[in-house]
Amino acid sequence: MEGAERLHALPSRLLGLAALQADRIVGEALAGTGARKWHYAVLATLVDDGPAGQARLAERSGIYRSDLVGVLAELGAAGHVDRVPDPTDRRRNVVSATAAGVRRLAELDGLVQAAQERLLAPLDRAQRAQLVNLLRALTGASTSPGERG
Amino acid sequence: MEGAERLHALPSRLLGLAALQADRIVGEALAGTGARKWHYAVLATLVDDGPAGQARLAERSGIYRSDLVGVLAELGAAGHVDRVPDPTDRRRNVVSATAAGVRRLAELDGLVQAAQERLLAPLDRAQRAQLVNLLRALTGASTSPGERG
DNA sequence: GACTAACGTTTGTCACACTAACGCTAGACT
DNA sequence: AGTCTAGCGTTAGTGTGACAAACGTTAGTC
Repeated sequence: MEGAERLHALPSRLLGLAALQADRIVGEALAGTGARKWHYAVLATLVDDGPAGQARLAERSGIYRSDLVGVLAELGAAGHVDRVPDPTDRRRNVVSATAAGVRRLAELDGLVQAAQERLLAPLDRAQRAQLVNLLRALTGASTSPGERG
Repeated sequence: MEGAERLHALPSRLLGLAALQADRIVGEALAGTGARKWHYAVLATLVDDGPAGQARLAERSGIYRSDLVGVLAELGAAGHVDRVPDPTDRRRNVVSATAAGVRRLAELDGLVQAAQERLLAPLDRAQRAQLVNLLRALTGASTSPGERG
């Protein structure tokens, strides 16, 4: 076989390929909506975990605070989130999903779930569960909530 | 649990996290050498598969032809590869690893292998084999040599 | 009042992914 | 021999994400 046998033996390389493929598939699924993966991730975090200050939201969703600013600007402009100063601590803005944001999330979630199906099409059900378990063990994602993505 | 349960359930997200972690670990392992992952990948491809034109090398290693130009410039400047025009087809340069390049690859390979150990530390031997098999099935990496990474 | 730290924002750099276009070269076809 | 299509390598970009440092404002502690 060519194409550098040793590269195909590297778990880091295989993970990179798989993640790139995943990004492509999810990116294509979202492309028609104007949303990108961090829009989805931030909105999902707000809807699942409730309103939070930006630092907390960044921590929970895994985005850098500096990158969150732009994502919130776009979600806010679209009416999907609200930001209001915390009356008890004026350093902080409290971010929450709007009703329109919750509906938007439902839409994006459908697309993202369909993308997971396409991504995982080569695997059967048992293999899919195995993959998820191994990735969780590898990243500690089930034991360290708020891990960055 | 917080940190968006639904994000932790997404295979694409888990793959992204795992790949990011892999990139970090490999990047750190290579950082002291001045090499980056594409330097390693291109050099490994040349040493494993032999000399090739740039288009072929790009295909085998998975890098875009336009990005290969810069990587070869750096590898060439360091004396790790040679590029000569193909006497039989003047459209093409033939790229090969130099003796210094082969030594360099051995050095980088040691670091990259050690990085795989650190990456996979949370998994036992059987789980590591399982992960590799699942990733190969997912990406078709064992059946489509030259897949991009 | 001084000090340390949190919050959000700004400003950046870097690496990677990816595409289009161009000039030169090669091969096929008429 | 001329025309056409395509390959090769390069240039010139854009976009996204990852990541860090610094700053002004605010808060709590001493």
